[in-house]
Amino acid sequence: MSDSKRDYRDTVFLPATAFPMRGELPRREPALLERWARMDLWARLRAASKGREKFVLHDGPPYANGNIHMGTALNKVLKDVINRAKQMAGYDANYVPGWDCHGLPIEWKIEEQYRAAGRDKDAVDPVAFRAECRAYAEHWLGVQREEFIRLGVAGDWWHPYSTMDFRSEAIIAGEIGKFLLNGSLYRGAKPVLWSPVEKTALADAEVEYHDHKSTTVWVKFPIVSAPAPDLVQASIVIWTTTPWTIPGNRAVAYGEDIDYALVVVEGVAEGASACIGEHLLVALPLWPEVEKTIGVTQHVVRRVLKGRELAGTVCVHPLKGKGYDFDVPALPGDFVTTEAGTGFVHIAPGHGEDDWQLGQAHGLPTPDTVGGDGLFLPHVPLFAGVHVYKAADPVCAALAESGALLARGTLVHAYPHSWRSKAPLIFRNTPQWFIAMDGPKGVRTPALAAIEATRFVPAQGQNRLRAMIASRPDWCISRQRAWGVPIAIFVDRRTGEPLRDPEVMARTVAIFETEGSDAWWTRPAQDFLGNDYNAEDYEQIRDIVEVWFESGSTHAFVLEGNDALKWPADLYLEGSDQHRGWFQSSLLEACGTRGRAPYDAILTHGFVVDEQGRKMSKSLGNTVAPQEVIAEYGADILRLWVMASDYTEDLRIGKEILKQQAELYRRIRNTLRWLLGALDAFDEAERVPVAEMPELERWVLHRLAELDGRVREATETFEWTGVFAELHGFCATDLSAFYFDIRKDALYCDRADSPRRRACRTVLDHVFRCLVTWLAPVLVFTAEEAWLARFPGEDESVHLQTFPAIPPAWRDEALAARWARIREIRRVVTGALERERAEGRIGASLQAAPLLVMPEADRSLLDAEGWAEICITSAMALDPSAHQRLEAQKNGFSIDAIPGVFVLPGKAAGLKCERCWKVLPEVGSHADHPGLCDRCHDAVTSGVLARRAA
RNA sequence: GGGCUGGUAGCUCAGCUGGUCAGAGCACACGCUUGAUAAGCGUGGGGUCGCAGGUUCAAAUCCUGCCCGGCCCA
Repeated sequence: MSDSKRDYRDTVFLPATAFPMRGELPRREPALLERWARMDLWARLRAASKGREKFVLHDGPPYANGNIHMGTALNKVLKDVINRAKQMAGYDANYVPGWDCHGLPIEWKIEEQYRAAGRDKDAVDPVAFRAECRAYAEHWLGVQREEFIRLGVAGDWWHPYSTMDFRSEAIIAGEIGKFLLNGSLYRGAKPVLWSPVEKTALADAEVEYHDHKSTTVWVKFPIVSAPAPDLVQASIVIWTTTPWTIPGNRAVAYGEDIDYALVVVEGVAEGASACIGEHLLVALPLWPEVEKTIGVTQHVVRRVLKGRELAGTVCVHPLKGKGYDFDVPALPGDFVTTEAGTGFVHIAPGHGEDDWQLGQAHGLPTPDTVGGDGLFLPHVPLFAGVHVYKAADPVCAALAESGALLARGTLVHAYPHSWRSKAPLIFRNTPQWFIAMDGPKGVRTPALAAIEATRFVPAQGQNRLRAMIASRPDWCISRQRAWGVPIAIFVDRRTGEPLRDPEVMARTVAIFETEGSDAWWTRPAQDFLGNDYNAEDYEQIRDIVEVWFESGSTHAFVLEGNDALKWPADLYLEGSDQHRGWFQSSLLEACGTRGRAPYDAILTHGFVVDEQGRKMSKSLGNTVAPQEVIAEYGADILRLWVMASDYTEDLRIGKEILKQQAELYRRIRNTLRWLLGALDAFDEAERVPVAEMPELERWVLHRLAELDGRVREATETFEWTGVFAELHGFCATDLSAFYFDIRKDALYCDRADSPRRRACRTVLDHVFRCLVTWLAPVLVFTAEEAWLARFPGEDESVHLQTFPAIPPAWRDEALAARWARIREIRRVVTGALERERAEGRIGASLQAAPLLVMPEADRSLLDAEGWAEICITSAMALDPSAHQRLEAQKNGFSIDAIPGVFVLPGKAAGLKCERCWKVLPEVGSHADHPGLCDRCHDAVTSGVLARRAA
């Protein structure tokens, strides 16, 4: 008999699918991209969602310069997932991507090309220069577009916005006009961070901090009048790291609560500049350090006084008698500390933010001492024509000659540098255009109110933005460059007042709209001024607007008045650095012109760091490029990485992490593959009503209902952290290791018309539809591949689906609790089987038929057949005799954490059914099929066998 | 230096209104299966919850300081 065994393999319903186990994503993804382009999926999506409630995520424009990096990829993937989820949740989620095209970095690139070619940039016509910048931006816009598309990001890629579109330029100029007309734009002079190399003011975002070696000086300011007589013969000692600002000095600052020592010098080291008998004023806690530095060997502290006792004190400039013959008042400054230096800060109102504000508060002049090229201006005594970077020696020499220099040294410290030229920056007093934060038209108050009305995800972002807006100075929007939108206004030469005429503004905007802002350079001024003004009476402003103002205006030229979108946006979504950048500039721009934020909610994500949590940098060599990840693993893996991370914090990436994502992906892919195989040739007629399903099936439906709630909640709140982990856990733990494993027997071996098998297939159909649509926003390629494997067709796409509507009745908490307990008990059984296996008594679990002893309360959970089914054993014995119970409690297998459950091993009685491999007593009882059990005999002889049984 | 923020198994994350809270998945090891097979199932090892103090009967969970990292600012 054994040699004539029949092979029943072809009578079993084995999974059948063309969906391959291996993704080969780098090869397959491009084919799907082609398919979507061919069927114009984007247009179909827009058509399909016409009339639905709109969801608008307004794209923060990346800078059109260079290939995308991981941070850009992360940002776009997150946006895409959120948009797609909203779309599939039933919204009309139109996404119009954009680019930031003006600005210094591009201008700098073109200048580099000029330098390389030996051409002088200043000799080139600005319009020709701008044309080259435009072409450069155009190129990178195209490159990045392809890279974003390759990432699987869905959007209106062929109708994007850019800040250099003529219409954008026109509206940006018009937005500046709004500030001009409402009176909040003013021309002022204040110190701004200035690059003597690029000869321009820089925005905060254009500044990098690097170590810089500075000359430090300790300088005496002799007191000439003071409230206390003993101070008059003393000198205030200041310390500064920027000796070149001494010519700009107009005050010294003290801290009101700081203790200052009035010191009499009684002994000095050789070569020290301090003189025996002289009186110095230094912060008490800093004196020991200062004493050493300036070479004082013996001293007496005459007395200690609080800073506020210095009120009214007046010094002279240390270079008095050499052209610096003015009083230098001592003023209180809350920025003065005793952390370093002398406890006194020298104040040059033209060379620092604190300095300038203190000067404003006390009516000090703000001298212009340094030109745009970094040279002292001709009127500056002693130093005219000297470059500030080379001023340390002459300044020190002059101070020493005056006897004011107590010591000099060097200090390496973080110092602002230009992000392009890497050259150190200076604070320089320059005329600039500002938007007022305070005053009648100030933007601070409405901006703070708008922050309160905005939802922040995560919530901490609100504090951060609020603190920044509350403390920021007026917004300097002017730049002395060429590649940008001009601040298209005129200033009356006689009065110095800017011309505020809505008609001139409107004319300018109209011209820009048709010709671009090049017109500001190509057309005569009279064309903008019209007939009411004479161009000769007006100065045409040649500054351009800083790029943050441009991107801060995107809401005006992208959202406003656009029927396909809406104003304000539902969401702005950027990295957390944009609290200082786009979130802020957009807020200020919109609050100044429209009185509210251009967004209802802000989502911030963290930064991409390496596997050790360090920032990525080329010098560290720890960068991971999205292009590399796509080439090696595919875009879906990259997208998976984003969604498996907690993106509200920094995201780590590296070799090992990517490998892990690939593993997670594999599990999901195989789950889909098995589903497809199990659903092969699924027929609607197979469906079974929920009420007729076994509890196991209803438990799966309950899980679907739970997950559906999770996905929909994340769709609304944008809080996706953990959702993917749950979906993966569902695939791995609930489906693969539990439900699938148990139901393989029924699926493979039951008659096609068995209620159990039909119920299973009904549920698998739901699982497939849910899982594939839930995964579709993240695994855009794989979900599509799986969908098409089941529903092929030219017009088919998972991305045209919505999340399945889950009947509320699927939720059954009581049943879920019961099944949680069942799985707990099952763990005891699998543990017992493992011990049997280890000792060689069984291999497959179907060889076992253990005895299960449970607490009374658990006996109604399942019957013996049910327990055997879910434990995948051939049989299970319940209802033990008293003797057996005792034996189980004594020698049976148990788990401490699951008290009262004992499993006594036992081998299944009978022979192994050749078809279903269960070991059953009846095997051998059917003469026509002696190798089969009753169930398989029925299946084989019923005529409703697997389609494969020919 | 300041503001915001984080540091739980090799990795990704739960737990953090203080008391079965030391967990999950992945990786790893071992075993099983060979009808999801370059797959699947089971079992197991692994963490002084950044460090040090403090509050409390009790702290990963609250407070303070320190160390390390990130963003922004100086």
